[in-house]
Amino acid sequence: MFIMSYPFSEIEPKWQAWWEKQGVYHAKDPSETGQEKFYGLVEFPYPSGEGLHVGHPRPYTAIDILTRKRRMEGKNVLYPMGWDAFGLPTENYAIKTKQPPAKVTAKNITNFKRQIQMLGLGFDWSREINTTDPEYYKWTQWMFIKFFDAWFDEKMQKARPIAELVVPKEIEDSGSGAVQEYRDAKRLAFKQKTEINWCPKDKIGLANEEAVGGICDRCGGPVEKREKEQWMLRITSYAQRLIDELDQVDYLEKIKTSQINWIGRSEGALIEFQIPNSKFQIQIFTTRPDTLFGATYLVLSPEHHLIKNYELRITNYEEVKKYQEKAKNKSDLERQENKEKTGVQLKGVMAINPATKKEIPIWVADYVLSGYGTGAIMAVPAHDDRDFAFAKKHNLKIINVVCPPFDYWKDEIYEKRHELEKWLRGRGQTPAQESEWQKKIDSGYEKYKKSLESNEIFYCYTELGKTINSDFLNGLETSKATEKMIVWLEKEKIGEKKVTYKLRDWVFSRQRYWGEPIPMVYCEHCGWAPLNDAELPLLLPEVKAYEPTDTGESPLAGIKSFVNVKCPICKAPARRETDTMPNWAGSSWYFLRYCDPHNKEMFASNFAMKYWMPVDLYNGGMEHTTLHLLYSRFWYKVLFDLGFIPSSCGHEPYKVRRSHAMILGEGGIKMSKSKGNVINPDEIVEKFGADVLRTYEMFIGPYDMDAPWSVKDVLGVKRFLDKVWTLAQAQITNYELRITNGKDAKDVQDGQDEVKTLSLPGADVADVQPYDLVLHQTIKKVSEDIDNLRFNTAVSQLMILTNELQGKVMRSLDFRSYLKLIAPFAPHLAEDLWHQLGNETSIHLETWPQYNETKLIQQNVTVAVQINGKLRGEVKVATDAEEGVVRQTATDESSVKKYLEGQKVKKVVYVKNKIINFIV
RNA sequence: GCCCGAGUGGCGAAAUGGUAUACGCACCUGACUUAAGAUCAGGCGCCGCAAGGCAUGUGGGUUCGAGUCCCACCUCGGGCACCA
Repeated sequence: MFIMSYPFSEIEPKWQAWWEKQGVYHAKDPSETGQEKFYGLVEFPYPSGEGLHVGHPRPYTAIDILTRKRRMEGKNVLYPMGWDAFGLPTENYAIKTKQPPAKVTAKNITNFKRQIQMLGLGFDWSREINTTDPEYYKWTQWMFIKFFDAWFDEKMQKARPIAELVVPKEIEDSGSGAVQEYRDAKRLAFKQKTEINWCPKDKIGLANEEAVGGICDRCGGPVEKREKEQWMLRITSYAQRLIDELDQVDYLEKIKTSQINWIGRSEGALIEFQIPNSKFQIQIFTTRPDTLFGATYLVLSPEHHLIKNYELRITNYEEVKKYQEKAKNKSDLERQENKEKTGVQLKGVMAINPATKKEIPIWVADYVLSGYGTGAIMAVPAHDDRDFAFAKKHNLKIINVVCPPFDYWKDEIYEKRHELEKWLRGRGQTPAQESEWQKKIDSGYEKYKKSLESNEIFYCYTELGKTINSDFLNGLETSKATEKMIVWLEKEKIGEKKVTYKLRDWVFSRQRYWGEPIPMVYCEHCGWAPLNDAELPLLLPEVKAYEPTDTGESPLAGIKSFVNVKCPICKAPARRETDTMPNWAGSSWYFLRYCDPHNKEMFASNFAMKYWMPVDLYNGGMEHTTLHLLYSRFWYKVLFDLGFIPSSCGHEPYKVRRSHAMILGEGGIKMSKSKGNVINPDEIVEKFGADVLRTYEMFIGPYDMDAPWSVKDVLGVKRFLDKVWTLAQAQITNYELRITNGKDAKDVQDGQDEVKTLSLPGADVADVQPYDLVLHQTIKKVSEDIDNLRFNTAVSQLMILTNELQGKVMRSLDFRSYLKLIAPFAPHLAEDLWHQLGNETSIHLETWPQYNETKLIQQNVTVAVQINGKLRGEVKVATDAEEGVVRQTATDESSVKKYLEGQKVKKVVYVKNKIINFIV
């Protein structure tokens, strides 16, 4: 058969325009429909000057396919798109080309929109949003104020309005200044002088999440530390809920894991070390309180506040101070590259180990981080690699001991002896004989008991033959020992249970122009005051120069008319905040705005949110797992707690989260401008059409795995769609023949089985072969595969069906089903063929085909015949044939016979319709 | 170091514990064509003339039967990393 090339360049623009005119993809207003909803969401792009990358269409098409199917299944689908348009690249480009960022953004959006629209995606453009639109960022600012006006109630584990914060009497008595201070210290948005990650190249403060590894997320350059007053959002208050409430959602397991790891909860204890002749004590945090007996020194971070208190007692204070200076100037990057354990002892001050009651030295070292725990640790060199390295280097005492004051270890060690043996063997050490284990443990235990009496430190594991350090002990289940130790600590009033998190508060101000202005004013009398609602949006003023300043101030600081305002509370002259928000702000709630994008009264109505939220499926990149995804969950929870989101929407914004993978360059290397291997979607669409690009990107490989681009494979997909088109033309011709032959058109459309199958022009009726099995298999497989985001195998199944249909004539109902199956993948092609059939409404609003279970049953099946598990032949038997029948047929099969001759069959394993295995 | 992934033809990749290599690409042979391309028919894991044997990173194990489950290990990719 001659395969024709289908006219994609004609039909694609045609149907795109028609869809838009018909509003085919517009979500229906909840008040106008009783349909169930489906809210599918892809991360809205940052409209860069580079234009669309071939990576973009992969998730867009994938979720497009899924939402198209949902629509055809009768759901009211919301699949929106918008622009996350504040951001640094645009600002930098604007600086370079001396154009206003707003203008650059508008231009970029136009280009992005054109590119996205040419892909034939079923986005509801009537709900398009743009984070830089004042009508949008008005609400971002409004929400910030709500954060400012809220605090986190630890007991209720939720945010509440600041007005409901009960101020303790003694504070109230100390005057309004104290009350204000008390409140400010509790707000969810608060100003704090912090050491921030400062990128000297971009001249901007970065959130921890943006400065991972001491490298600027934007420019890849090194990050410095700077002191700066910054707006912060108290995301740490939500640490526990951000972990716990993951139970309520279906995210890819790796997404959950990395969020949990990022939040970094660890359970342990706070332990107090007394300092002789001092009113202070040093508090440390440890996850291994059971190793307290082995703590032979303390280490403080260089920033630790207590150091100053001992200025007079520390005999080498100058040296300590110098060390502190040096540590401060070290960037995170330097710290990481050089993990040498430097440090200085605080001479003249000692601490008491509360378990052993022995005096131990105190050191300062930068391997202890000020931001985690209490910024001080007890060092147990026998148990911790870092402490061990430090002790070795500085000649500190290493006590090889694990010795909680409980009988616990005896049984524990015996239980773990096999693991211990393996561990020892792995290190080339000979473990004890089985018979010796009990003896050794017993004698160790005796020694341990004696040591308690004599108050000597007990070398517990040494008894087991060899030295064992942290490697093994960390592998032991220590939670029980830890638990018991904490009970003991609390009883002895030495310490208490404590949970800490790695998660830091969110640094929320940027010293940049192209972001949402922070709607706050500083007044001498009132402190930080938010704007009144009526003053929102606070517009970003036009500026002459967008360049950031070296002083670390935003360009806005130079505009007097912007800065000098009246206090919103007391009307006294005041100064406006000149920092702007990070571009994570607008994306933290955009999914809410899509529900009701034109609302002037509220960011979205309760009615709309009740219907649409939560998002049923949210797809986005893995790189946003600990940034956008975490931020927006937090943001949503705050709005929820404060009652701005209906409680029926639930605690989590996204029911399901899935991730796509990257498209790599030809040969498997990452696409990049410098390597010159970037594929431009414009070119592909021009050459092959959007349907080919879409289908190819779905066929390229498993959706969640990186896949290399291949020009040759694109051609293969093009051939496939040409084949579909050619096949369809023949079917349509045949369909018309049927009608002109006097068949009732309605009969034909209903696809009644009695409608006689006609031959293709020129073909013999006898050529017509049944295709029901493959068709229904395909309906089943494609349906399931789309639901499970297994698009590659769905496409391959469509290819199998198309191959099967070559030269065959379909009943018209079946042909319609065939087109519907293809419609989500190649929407233009399917729509055109659909209309060629005489339909006047869109195929994308038709109902999704159902498979018929009975059509999946075959009359005969092939059963594999094995002798001793080796394949020796196959036989055709009736479906569900009895074992005896199959056995006889198999035994008679010539290829099998020779293996069974003269053999006694000991056993037969028969799996219906699959396999029969003779054991001889 | 820790946490994820992934190792199957020449390549992208398929396989509820049941005939490994579906589908696509590349390649080979033939047809049509002056020719090329497109298209069509057929072939295509490796060794072997064949019978047959060997193949899913390596080594063990469970099972009538393992790419799939268990144990140990190797390689590659990604993420995190002095978090006490």
